Amino acid sequence: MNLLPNSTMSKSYLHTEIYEKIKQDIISGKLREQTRLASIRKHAEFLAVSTTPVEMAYRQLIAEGFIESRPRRGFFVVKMSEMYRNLDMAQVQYLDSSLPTLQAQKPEYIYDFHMSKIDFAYFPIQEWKRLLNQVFNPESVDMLFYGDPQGEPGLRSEITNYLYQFRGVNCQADNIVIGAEQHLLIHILGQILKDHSDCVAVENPAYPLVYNTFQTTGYQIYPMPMDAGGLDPTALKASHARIVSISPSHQFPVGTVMPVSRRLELLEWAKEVDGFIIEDDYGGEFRYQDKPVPSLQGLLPNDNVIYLGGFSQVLAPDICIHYMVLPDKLVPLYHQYRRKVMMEGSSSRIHQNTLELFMKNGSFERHIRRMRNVYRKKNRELLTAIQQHFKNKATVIGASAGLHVILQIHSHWSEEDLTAIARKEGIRISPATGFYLDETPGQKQFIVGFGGIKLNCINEGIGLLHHIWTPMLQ
Amino acid sequence: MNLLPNSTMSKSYLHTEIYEKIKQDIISGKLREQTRLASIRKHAEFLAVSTTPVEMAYRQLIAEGFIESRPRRGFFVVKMSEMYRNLDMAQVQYLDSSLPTLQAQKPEYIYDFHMSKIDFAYFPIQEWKRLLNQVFNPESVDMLFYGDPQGEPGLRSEITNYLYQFRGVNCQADNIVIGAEQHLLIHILGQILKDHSDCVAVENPAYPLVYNTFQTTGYQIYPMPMDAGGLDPTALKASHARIVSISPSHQFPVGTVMPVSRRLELLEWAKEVDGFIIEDDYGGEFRYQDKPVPSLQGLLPNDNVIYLGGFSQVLAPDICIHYMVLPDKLVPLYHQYRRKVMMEGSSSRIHQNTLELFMKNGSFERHIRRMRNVYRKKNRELLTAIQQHFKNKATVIGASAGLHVILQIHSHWSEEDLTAIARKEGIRISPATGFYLDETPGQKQFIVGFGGIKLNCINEGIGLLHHIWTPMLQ
DNA sequence: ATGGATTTGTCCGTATGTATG
DNA sequence: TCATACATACGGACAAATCCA
Repeated sequence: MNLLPNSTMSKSYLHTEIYEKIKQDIISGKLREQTRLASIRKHAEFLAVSTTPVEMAYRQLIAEGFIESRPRRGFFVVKMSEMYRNLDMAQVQYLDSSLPTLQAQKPEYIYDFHMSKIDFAYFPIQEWKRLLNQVFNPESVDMLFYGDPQGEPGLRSEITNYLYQFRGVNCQADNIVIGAEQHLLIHILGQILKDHSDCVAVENPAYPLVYNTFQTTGYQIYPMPMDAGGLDPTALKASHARIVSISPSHQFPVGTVMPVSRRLELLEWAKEVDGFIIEDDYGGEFRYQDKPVPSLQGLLPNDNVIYLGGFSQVLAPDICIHYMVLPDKLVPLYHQYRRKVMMEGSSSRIHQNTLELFMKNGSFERHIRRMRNVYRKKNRELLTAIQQHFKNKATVIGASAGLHVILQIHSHWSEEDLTAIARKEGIRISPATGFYLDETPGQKQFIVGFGGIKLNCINEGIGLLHHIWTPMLQ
Repeated sequence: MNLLPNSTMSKSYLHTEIYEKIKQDIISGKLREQTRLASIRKHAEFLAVSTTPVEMAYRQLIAEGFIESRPRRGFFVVKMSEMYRNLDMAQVQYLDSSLPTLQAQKPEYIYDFHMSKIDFAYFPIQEWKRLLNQVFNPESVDMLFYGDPQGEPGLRSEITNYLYQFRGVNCQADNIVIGAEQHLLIHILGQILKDHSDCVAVENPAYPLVYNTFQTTGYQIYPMPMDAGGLDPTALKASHARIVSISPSHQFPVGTVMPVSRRLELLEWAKEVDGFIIEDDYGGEFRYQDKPVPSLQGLLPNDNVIYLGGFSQVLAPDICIHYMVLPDKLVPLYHQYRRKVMMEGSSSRIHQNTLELFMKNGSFERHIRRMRNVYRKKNRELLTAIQQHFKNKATVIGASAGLHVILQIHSHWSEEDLTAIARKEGIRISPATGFYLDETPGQKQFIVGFGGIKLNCINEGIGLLHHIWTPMLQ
């Protein structure tokens, strides 16, 4: 990189270049943790530019959690352990769907701990619009026509890179299928796996999308018991199922992170029975404590994993872009089915191409890092608040990743009643037992999301919740 | 050269003059390399003109490699050594930007009679972008979140009005379900009709989307014979099916328009057997000869018709908005299924809301009327051309509506061969017999679309087609 | 130890290229 | 063509933190 003033740099911005350089130095280890960066003035003088771009670069690095500012003392590279501290975003998109429209029903919660809410305050809307305008102009009207039903090749290629770098997934662009809705993708999956098996083993509890879609497609569903490591392989082997659906990076709703040993065991199983593991990795980007666990898909050279991902949590639901990564042997089956039912693309090419640019120019990566920090703070605030108010009258489960935790209490009151009482005071939380396929746990469990609520409302909300629940706690 | 504002320069453009002046100064050495030019505003003020011509002049100089832009810092004269290299670069860049996006350019076909192509020359892209910007701004970030899974209420309401006014469909906004893909909607339909019947009667030939989707969902498919009025009700009654799928306004691919008497007969049948008619009305907007026939759905007060429509043909495929109109008694079943599989909205709210405004302010109606005229001209041109060239050696079927006709000829050659021969000469048409479910008709049939091809290419293309086919015609 | 000088993060006003309408 | 909005870049002001005689 050349930052001398008389160098030719007609394309990129100064602050972006400075940011990139420092980021690389941190990642590569050239800048060790706790190292103090050159001061803004010094750095600016060295580069012979003004202080502003340097300052902007530093701020971006702070937002993404690479460095921290100690006022009047300097900027310091943060500890690696902190850098990866992020809850992985839970894949929960559970909308309160018992109501006809989410829109119309606005009971206006004051403290909204809804689990699928995310924080749009930091969405780079200007950048997005800029790219959108770049993509969509009078010269590109042809983009209004049908595109590749599998998804725009350029975007699939970007997703490939991203998955490799961030989730350790190994695939080619041809393995990726893009769709506007998770249900649609699972439905396709159900169709192309029909000849392989007629039953699916699932985690219990679990998010109903996958198992209900398979069930309505004609599959039998086998609920599997779970332990601290996630789904129990022994039970799986005994079931004689050949397809299993899991969410190893942050199990819904419990938040279990499946250890690597168990992942390997499952991969071994899949190979033995020639089965398939459906790895639902929605939100695997967000972890708060340690480094993200590599995905099953990329753990071993393997042809038995179907990886599911999407941009709802990590960017915005409205762009309607989800994807699945099919092993090579399933790709022809997909095309066969796609042709048979005359499938068109379901995700708008305008959004797809905008997202491609967004990923290509680094904005996406920056956004993820920034959001990871934002959510980490909220996560910490929530845990502190629960500890402070509930003390030993509550247990928290699954707090190391995702955008929600499980709050577990003892009470004779039903989860529904407790939820209703909270709602009356303007607090939104959700009961968790609805996600169990059969028997429910002894304690009362609630899903407390922290993605959408403002940081400074968290403590207040939890305090109020504890206050109104006090008579009902044991 | 005089650049004073009062000077008379009737011929040349301002920006050209400014450009020439600076270019001369650079070439003559008056402006040394690395010199910073006056900023756009300063220069404009000095010349007492607006900033735009100065900006254009600077851009031209950049394109030709005389100067470079350092963002937010100024424009600088490039080094002479680089100037010649840049000249080449500029050339390349110019070529690049003159290409109308990478995607579309497939110069394979000179005369593209593809059936699903539509004419984007008249798409009101500026108006659309205006509305898009109105809809999508920093204040509306919340629109990036999940919306109503059934579709935005505002848009559903607009569609209701439109359907009533243009297609004679009677419904409420609550009856409309919006989805990103036809296959998805039919799939949902298949799921919620499961308890009603396990077989579907379909037209033969037909577009495979509906029947193959039903078939993979587990339904049996009954192909029904057709006559000049469309699907034969006698055969339908004999089949004991209770669900039938038809496209009465412009049957695919034959183009039959079902007369009102037959429609009434079918409605009668549906009532008797408590069955359902799936009315696929794609392309019903475009009729060229007489008034549009009212849809079955609105013909009689009836609770047995499911209406299918979308905006792919009439506006643009890429907005990914299709819809179905469910009778009241099916609406609860839809919600039940939607909740069970945790369905989210699949069409982008940004597009939905933009479309809503587009319909609300009358642009949509104007666009339809305009396109109807455009396609009518092309339709007439195509018929004239076929008559002129093929004379009595070809028959045309289904020419009164839609965006394609069936060209029917006698030949010993296969449809595939004839299609291939046409392709070699740069003509794209499609064989029609692939759409028959069993036996094929005696004559060779081809689908000739006229939506995408330029008006003045039609006669030429048909002439060429006739010319190359002459030896094979009987 | 101390007070002044220096360094530093932070904030702000202005200028500029770019995009939009 | 003009006017406007916006993010960036420049350079300076200020107070807190640090350093040094």
